[in-house]
Amino acid sequence: MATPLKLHIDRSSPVPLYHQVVQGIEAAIHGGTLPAGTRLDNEIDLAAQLNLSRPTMRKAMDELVRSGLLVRKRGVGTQVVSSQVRRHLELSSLFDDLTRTGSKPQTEVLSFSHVDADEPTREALQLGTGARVYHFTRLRSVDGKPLALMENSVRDDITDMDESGLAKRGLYEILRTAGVNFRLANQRIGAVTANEYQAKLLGTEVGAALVTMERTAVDDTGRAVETGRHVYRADSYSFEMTLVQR
Amino acid sequence: MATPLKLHIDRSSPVPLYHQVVQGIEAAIHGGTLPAGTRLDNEIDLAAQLNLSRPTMRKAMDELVRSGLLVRKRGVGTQVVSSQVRRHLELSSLFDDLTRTGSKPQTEVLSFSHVDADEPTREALQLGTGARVYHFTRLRSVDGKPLALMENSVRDDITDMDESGLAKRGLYEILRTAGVNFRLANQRIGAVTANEYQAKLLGTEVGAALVTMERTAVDDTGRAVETGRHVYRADSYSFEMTLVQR
DNA sequence: GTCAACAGTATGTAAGGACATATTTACATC
DNA sequence: GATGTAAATATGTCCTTACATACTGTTGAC
Repeated sequence: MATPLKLHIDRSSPVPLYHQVVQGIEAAIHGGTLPAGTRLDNEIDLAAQLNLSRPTMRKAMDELVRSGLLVRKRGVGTQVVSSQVRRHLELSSLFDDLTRTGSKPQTEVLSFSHVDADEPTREALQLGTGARVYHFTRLRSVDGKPLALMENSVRDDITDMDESGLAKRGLYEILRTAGVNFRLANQRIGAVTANEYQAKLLGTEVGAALVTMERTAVDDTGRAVETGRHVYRADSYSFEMTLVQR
Repeated sequence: MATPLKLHIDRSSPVPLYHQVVQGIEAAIHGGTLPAGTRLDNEIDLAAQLNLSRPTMRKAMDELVRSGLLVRKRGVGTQVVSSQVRRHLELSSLFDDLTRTGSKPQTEVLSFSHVDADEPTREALQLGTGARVYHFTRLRSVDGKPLALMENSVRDDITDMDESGLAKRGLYEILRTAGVNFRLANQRIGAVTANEYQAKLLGTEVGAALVTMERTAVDDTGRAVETGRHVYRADSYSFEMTLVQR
């Protein structure tokens, strides 16, 4: 059992009850009353504590789950994921796009190692000192044309990985097969100009525009599974998305 | 009244009923059975047609609204927005970010005109030949440092616009004040290298990396209100987002 | 001692009813 | 004829109830 979640619900307010709950829990998470990892009481108890029906409570939690603040697991319970998420958003999948559009992506593994995680990686994956990760770089091509240069680190307590598997299957496919259920990812998209190394591998010129993407993905248990930095040829790749206002 | 929406609901399927409805309507929209702009029957009738309860029907429509395929308006009805949206996603607001972080953005209006829309603009905003739009370019700076170069077109049947208003208030603020309720936007993020014009205005060098963003925004009535192309200095701007898996 | 069945727990799905509120349309009043 | 009000319509919110299903831990049989 966790804290009884002291929220004030004002039934005379024009603000819908479920939204009051959302705001209250959001505030509690951002304010530190509910630190990351906290287990909430079950829906029925929570509803009773606030004198709400379960559907109303559930609708509130639905929103919080969608916005990435909470994670639910059937038969288990609900947990606070992160207090970092600033805003509700979602986005399309990533390179799975390629296979969906019918193209046949090819992957060349440029390097592969099982090493002690360096400091930035440990921070991104929330690992302690001395933790080991798989670290590798890949070059992805479509129709023989190089498209993306990808550097990734994956925690090593999920599944064994090897070079040949990475060449045949996408990283996410491998991890999903290993039982990982991805729930959310933090991404940052920017731009750089190609250095000599990147230009050579991507078949373009030094100084050409590249799209960069850094990402850390979290699974349904709340642990950070994978972090990486990708660069794409700007002339053949861009991120397309549809944003929905709530 | 619209078409009675012939969907097959299999109550013995392990797929939840509401999700069967989502899939069915999604398919109908993508398949052209429900073209953009179609008015659906009201929730109660639809539920009755499929022998479902209203909450179940509503849950299905909730998802479709969230994914951007449908638009609901209280007291009015539900409408198909677009068949283009391929995937559920959302994202943070845009340059409002700046004011939220406490910075004081400044805007310089570089050009402003009320002109016949050119072909790409007409297509983006779904306007007929001869339609007129406001077209303008702005330079946004933070703490005196130029950050973004923005080119936009806005349909002219919403509100009168002028140069001085744009310098003082954000575009979205102006449009919202004019009664526009934004519902969704299509965005594409990429990269280019700065040309001479861009370099000069953004205070950087020719060949520097820039982040590009093209966007078309749609309001709750389903009409495309605004379209634009922005470029940002890559060394001081990137798009950060949290993706949530459903 | 190992493994399988079972009970407990928490979320997932679904139904049905009731009332609130925003929008539009039609009507009645001034 | 203009204006304000009321009815009709459709979505928004909320409650009660019921059963399904996934996961965990414990108990019991072999």
